[in-house]
Amino acid sequence: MNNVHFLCAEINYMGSKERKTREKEELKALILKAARKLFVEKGIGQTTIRNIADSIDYSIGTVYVYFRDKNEILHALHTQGFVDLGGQLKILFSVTDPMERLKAMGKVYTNYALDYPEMYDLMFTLKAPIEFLETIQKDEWDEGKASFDVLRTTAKQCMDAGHFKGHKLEPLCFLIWSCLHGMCSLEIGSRTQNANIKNAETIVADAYDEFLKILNNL
Amino acid sequence: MNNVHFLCAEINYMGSKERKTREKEELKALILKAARKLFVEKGIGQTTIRNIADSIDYSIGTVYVYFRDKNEILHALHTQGFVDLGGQLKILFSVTDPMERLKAMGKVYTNYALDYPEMYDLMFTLKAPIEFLETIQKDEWDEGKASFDVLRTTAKQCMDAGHFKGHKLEPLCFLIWSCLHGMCSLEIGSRTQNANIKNAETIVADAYDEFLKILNNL
DNA sequence: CAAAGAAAATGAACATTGTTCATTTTTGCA
DNA sequence: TGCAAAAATGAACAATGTTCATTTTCTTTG
Repeated sequence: MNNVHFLCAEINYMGSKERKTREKEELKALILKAARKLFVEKGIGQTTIRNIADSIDYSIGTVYVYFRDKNEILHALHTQGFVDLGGQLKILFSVTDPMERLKAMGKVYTNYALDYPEMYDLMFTLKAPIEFLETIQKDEWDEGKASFDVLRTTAKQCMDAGHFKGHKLEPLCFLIWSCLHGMCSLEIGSRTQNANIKNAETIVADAYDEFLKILNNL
Repeated sequence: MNNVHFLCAEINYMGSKERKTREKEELKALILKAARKLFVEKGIGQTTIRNIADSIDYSIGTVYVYFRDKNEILHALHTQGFVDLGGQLKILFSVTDPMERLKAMGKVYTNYALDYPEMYDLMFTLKAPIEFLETIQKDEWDEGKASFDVLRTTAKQCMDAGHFKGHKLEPLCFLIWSCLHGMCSLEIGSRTQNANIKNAETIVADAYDEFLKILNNL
């Protein structure tokens, strides 16, 4: 192999290499899209790798070429969920009054949870995506961070505006998050339906009203 | 068969029948005890029917003689969990001041959750025990009811004592439950560890303090 | 354009787990 | 002791995640 051939080869190789990379990412995205669709439609527990492969006319093996295991798929969608929800929350920075923004954030959060319960479970309940983080030696969770930052920043502005007197920022943020998460989680997990709660159909909305009343006095 | 024989047979039969019934219930309880031990030790998802059978030196088949499927085992332990936690909560009626009792109940609740995370998941997060309820056409959840009643009764007494002005009992109870559940659920699901929360190690305790401050002003 | 080498895709096969059920073992009673 | 009912058994099946040797497709080169 002389220099000229070597260079040509290099150039061609690089060009197709980039196209290949793009094609690989497209297929990876296709798998994720199919997985997400099935998860939302029939539930994560009811969706198999075979289902996913079938739905895009690829073989089981191909899925494993692009993802090391099911947990990696779950983790990728976990990330997607945070990008989605985080994006919706960030838009609310257009609301200048931090208290109003905080209330709007709560509404967006609970709406997302109740509209996409499987995605919500994946993001905040299931162990799988967290276990995946552990297998790749990563103990951070960038997208979760970003969403919590949005809450923290807003709560901080509320404090600067004179609210939340006598409270500590970080624990109060976690408490607010816990309130919202708790309502959504119990609702999604069907714990409101059978616990003899009156007006179970509207309990989340009703409790959110109580939440707002309390917030208004903090 | 004459009358005398018939009577003797009846008497003997009834005696051994009762003993049999008792023995069956003992084995059922033994299976549950073994299952619970394994669940607590290595997690529900990591425990198989074979594990359970092995640990009490019975065969797989025997487990299925006593329980129709894994969900029935999960449901039985779900019930046990509520009996346990409900019992701990009921003891607190010895605290006469309802506000103090309410705070103590929250402490007992979160302690239970963090001490027995697998049991807590079973009681408040996992779908399996709820799915079992559906398969047997039962949409009630007696033990959950009882525990919520304890909360409702206490909150009602708080109201009668002049607290929670302007709030509605039922939604407020659910909100309080959601706060506690949210904190426990996020902690158990490792959502506090990787979300860039400051002092993640103490965040539940710290947030519980904020919760108490808010409660004191309601 | 054809051949060779690289990359991608495949699906048969395996391990695990929940579950079933025909068979075996044990038990209670005459 | 022998028989019938009850209890226990574990082999076998189905579903699912996963692996990997093989096949197919693509890219490069002469």
